[in-house]
Amino acid sequence: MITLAIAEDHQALIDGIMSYMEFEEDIQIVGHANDGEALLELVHKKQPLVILCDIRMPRIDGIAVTRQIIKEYPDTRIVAFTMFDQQEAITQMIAAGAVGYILKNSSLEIVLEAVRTVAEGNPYFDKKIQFNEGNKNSSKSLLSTREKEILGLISRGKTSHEIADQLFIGKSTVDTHRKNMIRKLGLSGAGELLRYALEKKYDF
Amino acid sequence: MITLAIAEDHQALIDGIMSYMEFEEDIQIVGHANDGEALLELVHKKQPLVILCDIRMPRIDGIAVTRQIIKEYPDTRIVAFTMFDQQEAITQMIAAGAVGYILKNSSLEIVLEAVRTVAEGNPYFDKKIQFNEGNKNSSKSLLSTREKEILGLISRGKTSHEIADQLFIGKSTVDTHRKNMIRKLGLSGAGELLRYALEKKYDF
DNA sequence: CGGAAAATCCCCATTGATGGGGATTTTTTT
DNA sequence: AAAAAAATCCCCATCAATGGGGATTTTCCG
Repeated sequence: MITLAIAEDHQALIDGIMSYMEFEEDIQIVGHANDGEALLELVHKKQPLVILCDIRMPRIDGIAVTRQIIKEYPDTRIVAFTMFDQQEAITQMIAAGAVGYILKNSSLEIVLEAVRTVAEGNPYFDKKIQFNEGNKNSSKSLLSTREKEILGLISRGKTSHEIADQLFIGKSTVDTHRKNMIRKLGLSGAGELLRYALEKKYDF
Repeated sequence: MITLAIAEDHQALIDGIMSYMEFEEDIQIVGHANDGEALLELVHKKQPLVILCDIRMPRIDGIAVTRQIIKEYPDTRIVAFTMFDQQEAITQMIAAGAVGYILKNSSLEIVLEAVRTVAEGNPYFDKKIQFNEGNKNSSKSLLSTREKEILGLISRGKTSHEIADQLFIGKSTVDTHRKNMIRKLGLSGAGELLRYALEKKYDF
């Protein structure tokens, strides 16, 4: 029997996973938490074997909470679970002791597969992120310096016009950078780009 | 001499505060941190009297880190420092042990005043937030249930059109709610509203 | 030096969101 | 029951951003 805990700040997603796993005989969901602090408490009480853990959470984030959990219960299998393919975040989660990594847009079938794989003692990494560590250009960031600078300003809620003024460049240039980033990152729309900017604030 | 630490994930803001306080004879900045974990380390090393602490930070957020610091060093004066007037967050920071609260759009003069006030042992609360706890409608949220629901969907990156479809209402209704929220919260633009939604994910 | 990558700028049609109005219906509170 | 608040919808002009082109100039690396 695999004991599983889910830590994720979107309750809707927790509900979905729970109802999906309800009929899996080998998996028992021992609890869920909406933030890192609650997860710590839960782990103290139930000591689950596997934890599905969002990286970005209130109170204590996935990386910090993974470090703490692994320190206390080294045999816990923590699977990082996040929206974006964040190379930095992956590295840090692995360093903290995670043994699996999946993206939130994966099917629940993948999630289930990941849970079973790590429960057996094997690592599990989402196929979609292999290209980022498997091939040659592993260490270089997708975004250029200028793009990161602009993304930083976007994450502070600034519009293209304001960014242009601040950097003494044209609005059209900012728009071009925006478009290039959206294309490079495979996102769609200003909302996702802003989310990405805020969520990815792991690397600087 | 007031020993001060700054915890804030925007380095630019730290730099600004540091250069502003450089010439204040009674204040010594003993360090700064970009996330909650780094702040904990810093506090262990330097034991500052006053801490300016952002609520939303990577690793460990302001509320959780305040709890931990106050547990270890009960005499530390922690001033919460955030972008928005979040009633829930204020309450939780106070509960965690903070003795001051200021908004990031305050002048650095206010910041200085707050640091000196809490250093003397008095609480300091930004005047701009007084109305929220001083008058009659103290406990009720600014936003209605429907507005919060829509804000939740906005924070998941959805557009007005998508939200309208999902809630079986007209796009114009969603737009109206959006506008009302922006007006009520004193924000400007979709970017700030999305930031607010993500940052404010403290109350649910 | 020479080519690749980065950064700069422009046009255009379309979609999304803002801000200013206004209006009706339902629900809640007094 | 009357007043207040919440939720619904509409019009319109304007601004912001997307996605599709294209183009030039710097800057960096081999």
